[in-house]
Amino acid sequence: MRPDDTGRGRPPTMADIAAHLGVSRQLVSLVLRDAPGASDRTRRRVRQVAEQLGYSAHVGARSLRRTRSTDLGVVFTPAHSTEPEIIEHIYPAAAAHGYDLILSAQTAVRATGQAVEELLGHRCAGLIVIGSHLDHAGLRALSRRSPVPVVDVGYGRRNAHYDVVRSAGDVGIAAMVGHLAGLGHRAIAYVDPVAMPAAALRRRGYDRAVRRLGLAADVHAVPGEYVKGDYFDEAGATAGRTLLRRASLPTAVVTPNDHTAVGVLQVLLREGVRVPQDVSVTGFDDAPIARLSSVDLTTVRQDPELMGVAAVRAAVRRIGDAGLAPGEAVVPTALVERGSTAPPGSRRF
Amino acid sequence: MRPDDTGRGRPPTMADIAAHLGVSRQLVSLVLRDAPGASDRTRRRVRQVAEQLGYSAHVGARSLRRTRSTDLGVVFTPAHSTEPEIIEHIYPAAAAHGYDLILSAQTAVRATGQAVEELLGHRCAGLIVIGSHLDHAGLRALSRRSPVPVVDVGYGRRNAHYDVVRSAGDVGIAAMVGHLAGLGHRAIAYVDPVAMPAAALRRRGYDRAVRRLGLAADVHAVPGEYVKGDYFDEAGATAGRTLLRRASLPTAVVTPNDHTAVGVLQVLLREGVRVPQDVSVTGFDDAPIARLSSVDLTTVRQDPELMGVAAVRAAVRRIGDAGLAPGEAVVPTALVERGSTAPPGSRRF
DNA sequence: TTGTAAGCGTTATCAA
DNA sequence: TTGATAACGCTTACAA
Repeated sequence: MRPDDTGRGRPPTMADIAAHLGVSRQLVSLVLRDAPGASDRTRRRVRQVAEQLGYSAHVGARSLRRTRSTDLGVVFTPAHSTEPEIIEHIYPAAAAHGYDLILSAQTAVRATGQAVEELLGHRCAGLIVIGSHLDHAGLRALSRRSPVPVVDVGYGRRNAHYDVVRSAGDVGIAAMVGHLAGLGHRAIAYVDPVAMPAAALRRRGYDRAVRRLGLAADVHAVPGEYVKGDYFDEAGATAGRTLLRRASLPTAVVTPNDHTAVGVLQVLLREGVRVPQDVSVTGFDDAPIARLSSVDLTTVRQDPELMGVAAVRAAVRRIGDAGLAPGEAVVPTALVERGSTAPPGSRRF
Repeated sequence: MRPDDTGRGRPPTMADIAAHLGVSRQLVSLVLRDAPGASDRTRRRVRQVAEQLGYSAHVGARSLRRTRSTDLGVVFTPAHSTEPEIIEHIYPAAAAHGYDLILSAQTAVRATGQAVEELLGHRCAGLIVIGSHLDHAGLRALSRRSPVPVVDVGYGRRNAHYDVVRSAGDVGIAAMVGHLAGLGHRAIAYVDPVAMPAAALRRRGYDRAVRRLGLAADVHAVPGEYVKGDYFDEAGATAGRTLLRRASLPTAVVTPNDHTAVGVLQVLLREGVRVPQDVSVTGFDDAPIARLSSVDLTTVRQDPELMGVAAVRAAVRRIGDAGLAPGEAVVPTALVERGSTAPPGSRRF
């Protein structure tokens, strides 16, 4: 026996459990994967010894031998605020279909392709790519290269190569404009950080709502570079300053992004404009910052749970039948009313 | 041939590559893991065919056969703002030591233990647990159960069971108080969300600095529940309202958390107090929110890169020699001066 | 420089 | 209900 016997020695295997009980390895395997063909007494004894020895299945060996993989690969960007929330909710969704998750991060120095490559090494049954840095051509190439179905969670459109899951950004923004109109607002400005991937869709929602309600469109398009989200609140701040230079303020400002809304909010607050008493401000995403009681932003919630569920469902569907054409899942959004909106000219004490 | 031959059929193996070239599997293996013992010509040909066939190594098979694992398991909480940043930087740190990463998330419905269990199934060589929900007893139990070294990244103290990586919160806060004193501040209040895991350490830094500088301590201890970070900005808002009720405001407010600082900030701004002209406010973490140009918070940066590097270093060290005692790495912090601090009574432009 | 043989821990197939 | 045998794709040790 070694002196440094601090739990070193190789981990217990099914063979060890079998030896302890004087049964065959195969029987142990049956029991541990809940397959039929073992007596209740045997099951109990096997489980007990497994527990006692601290048995942990070797996933490598399992994936080597198994016919069909039970792993879903997930690519995500840790730095983004909404993606980690999808990750949280994707675990139970996958478990409900009998799948485990293998996570792989894409970062500034680690491309989507690299993350995918690693996941394919694990021989997952399907790939869920959240907030990819790739455009459609890139995703198409990735899907071609991948031997398993690919699901893109983000801003893509229905196509023949990979599944798409996105939220109904246009409908969400339109609902927000409707909400403000319902409060009595008529002068509703819109801040458009045009560099944002989802911007076009959301802008369309504003345009549509404004037309339907017979309001005058008042769009502040702010160009910029889409680099790691550092820019959106800057866009809001810029638009806010532009608004402040005008003779009169709108009574409401709609933005397609919580950070943009916070940019507007802070600029207004610093100039003594009260929110929501003087101006209502709205965001999109329901990012953590929107929930800060001090920010308390009325926003549109992209339900991360529904996104996760839809992504898993799409993957599982095509894993089950590779012949199916990729689909498109549009996840409904929900209006979250908080303290940054009120009827125009209202003074909440 | 099947009609649905859309890249289905099993992925290519080393045997396929070998067959294509008329060499042995083992030679292919040599080449693909950069081991000595193959001619340059062979290497080129093997690599070319591998590329052409779209070969991807089966990590399960590899981990099954290999003597020593080259994987590091990482547990993290997606919902936290700082942890994903560590994840970003831990990839290159691990790669520098020749390790791959396997990520596993802990969430509200997925305990630390479950995440760890999954990682052990992958037979990683070491475990890095970031922001664990467990207390010391829990981590000790986890370390005992784990056959591989465990590194806790968070707020733990040096102990005999697992490595600890934490940032120098006390020094960071003391430096911040020193910075404010250097600007001329004498009335420096401190907001203490006592439910925060790292609170005690940071509070100690404030106490020490105040004593050394001969200032009067002005601590606002805000109790609360530590549930998923939803509370810290509330603590700031509460403390801010308390301050506003007093006859006179301090000229600076130090907090041990960016969200707490934002809570203070928003309450002050809404009451017409200018930051930093009337009151300076500081945070801790350099969370994304602190960098928003509209928040522009002077804060203490917990370097996520250094944390990641220290964690990997600790793991690799004990993987190399299991007999070594676990250590403690205290990562230095850096003061990040932004727009929320200025000399007292200053009016910027 | 290349090939041979064995085996990692599991699951699948078949026979008892 | 249980057991024997083979095989998954790879690495290791050793022989040619």
